[in-house]
Amino acid sequence: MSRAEPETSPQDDAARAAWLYYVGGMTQDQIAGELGISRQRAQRLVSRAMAEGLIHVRLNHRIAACLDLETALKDRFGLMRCRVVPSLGAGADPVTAIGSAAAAEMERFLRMPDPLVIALGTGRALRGMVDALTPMEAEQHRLVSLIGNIAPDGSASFFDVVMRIADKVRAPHYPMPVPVISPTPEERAAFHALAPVQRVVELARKADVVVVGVGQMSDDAPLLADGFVSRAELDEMQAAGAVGEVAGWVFDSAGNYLDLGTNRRTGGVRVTPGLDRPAVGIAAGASKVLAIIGAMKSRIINSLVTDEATATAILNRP
Amino acid sequence: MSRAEPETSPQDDAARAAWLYYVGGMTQDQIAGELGISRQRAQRLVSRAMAEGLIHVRLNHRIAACLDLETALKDRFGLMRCRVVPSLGAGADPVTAIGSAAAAEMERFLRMPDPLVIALGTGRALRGMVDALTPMEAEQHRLVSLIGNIAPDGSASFFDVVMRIADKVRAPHYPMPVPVISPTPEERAAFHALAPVQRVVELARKADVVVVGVGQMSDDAPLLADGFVSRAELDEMQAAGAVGEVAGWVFDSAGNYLDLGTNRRTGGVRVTPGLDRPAVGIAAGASKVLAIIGAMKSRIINSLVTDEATATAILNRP
DNA sequence: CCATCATGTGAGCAATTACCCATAGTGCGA
DNA sequence: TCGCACTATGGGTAATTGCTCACATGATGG
Repeated sequence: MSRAEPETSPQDDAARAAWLYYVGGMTQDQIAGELGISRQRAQRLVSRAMAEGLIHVRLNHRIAACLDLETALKDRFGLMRCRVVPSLGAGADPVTAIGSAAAAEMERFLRMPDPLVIALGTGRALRGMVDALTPMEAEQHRLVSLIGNIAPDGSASFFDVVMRIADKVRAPHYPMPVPVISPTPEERAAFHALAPVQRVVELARKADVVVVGVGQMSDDAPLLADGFVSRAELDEMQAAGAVGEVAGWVFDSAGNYLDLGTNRRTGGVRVTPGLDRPAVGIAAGASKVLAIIGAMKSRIINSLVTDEATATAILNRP
Repeated sequence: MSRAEPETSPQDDAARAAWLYYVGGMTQDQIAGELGISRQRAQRLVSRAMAEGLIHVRLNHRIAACLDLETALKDRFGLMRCRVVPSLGAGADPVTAIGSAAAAEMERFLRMPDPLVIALGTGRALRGMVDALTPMEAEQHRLVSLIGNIAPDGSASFFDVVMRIADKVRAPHYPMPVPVISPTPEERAAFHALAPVQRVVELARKADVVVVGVGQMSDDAPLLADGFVSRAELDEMQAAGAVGEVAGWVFDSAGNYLDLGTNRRTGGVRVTPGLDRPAVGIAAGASKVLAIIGAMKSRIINSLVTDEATATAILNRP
């Protein structure tokens, strides 16, 4: 290149191209001309900006059908808040659909000027939320994990939801330094006897806001897929009526926590049913319907973000 | 149609199609299949959603070059805040580029929980801001116009910026019930002697936040184009050193208000230089450079939203 | 009752975009 | 220094999209 422009990072270029494309409404050809690059390069920059999440798209319209479902769900389960987004059709992953709505809900809390303690679960739904979250300054809040960050295989896949959010919003965060599920109740107790653990547990207990996914306990249970429960344990809990879990704590169709199986060894903090503070469930998908109903019945969660198909299925249950 | 679905409004359909397209990443063909409509109709729905502003696109990346310009402007003029967005290239209207950034700045204030009085000017830049504004509930704030809403030809084009914002955010608003520019100083005084006018004026004076456009006084002056000053008056003020105006009040290159021409007959409230509260100027374009510099010098505005080209031009002035 | 206008619809086509592939650079280790 | 692997680039091409036109449908008004 003959141009001796000040060096720009490739992400800068991507952002600039995306700006011209989305805000300026220019064609990729025009962008190429403007930036003095080839048409193909312009295309790559735009698509890269999209892939890296530099571009956020938000829909400013409440579709009537979804509003109706929200009202119906609020009435039926006495929810504090409810958000229903359109489904993305049969083939698509229902979790991606609710990501941006969940992010908007989360941002509501993050924008509050008074310091909050926000307790977070894990799961793919929360991951989707993080991806859609707009980076912002929210140093006044504290983010605490409800779930242990010591996985059986040493992976950190669970713990990093809190870390990723904290990273995006520059808030202090408190991982829960215990195994997700201990091999024995005694080991769990030993961890919880430690002062640092107790401090995090106490923080989680007094959280002003709780945001969690809801896992199903059918054969496609996330707990099973992620290796936190064995097939035998799942069978045992299913037989005892387990339909779902929140933050790893298993409950039955009425939303009552069970006193068996992994529930005796789960690290972290269970969400107290009937909190007077917001307890937001982020969940969608046909297999989660019973789990979501259970969690709402006993008010483990008192707010819900879901999609249209799931909302309809929930309301169609007697 | 054989389907007997519950009736949906056309905007609902547009929103749904746009959701599938932008959030779901589906092709318009797939959307057509999903919704049981023709491909063309799907295309129309998506483009309609875009045209009606149902879709908001925002860029989550601060381009380094723009950040540098912001820092430089802040340092040079002692600004409280400064936002520089990439320009959209030579041909494009610089005002559209800054709309979304201005909206983001405005939303910062609107999201504050404590009630604010927000005083607003007019102009194309503010119109662009309104278009990019996300509808929200901000009933706690009061919006007051700095500028009279009685145009010489009876048009309401000036007054409706405040109304449009108020409409979007459901905030009470206070138009300034005086002529934009009265024929004589006496008529102006007569209006300002009225109690209802005094109440609005007082509200505007004590505003916690001021958001205004900045007009140039060169031959393409908005005041001239909109018929608020005559060619002769413009010449007179240019001769006296006028370079710009804020809310209709004309100032010279040092940002000092002039005591002649229309300034003796302008209705509404002039922005006091050197406010300790935010006074945000929204302006971009080569012809506005001197006006913006003047306004910043005397601190008629202490915050700025502009584009890259304008920022560069401002800094290149000695 | 019919003309007229507005609104919406589908078809076809040109413009635009996404993707694939061959090739040229670039850094790294031998 | 020479491969070697890897990434980035531009050309080509198929898919996708935006636009215009002709027509249907229905409301409005003489």
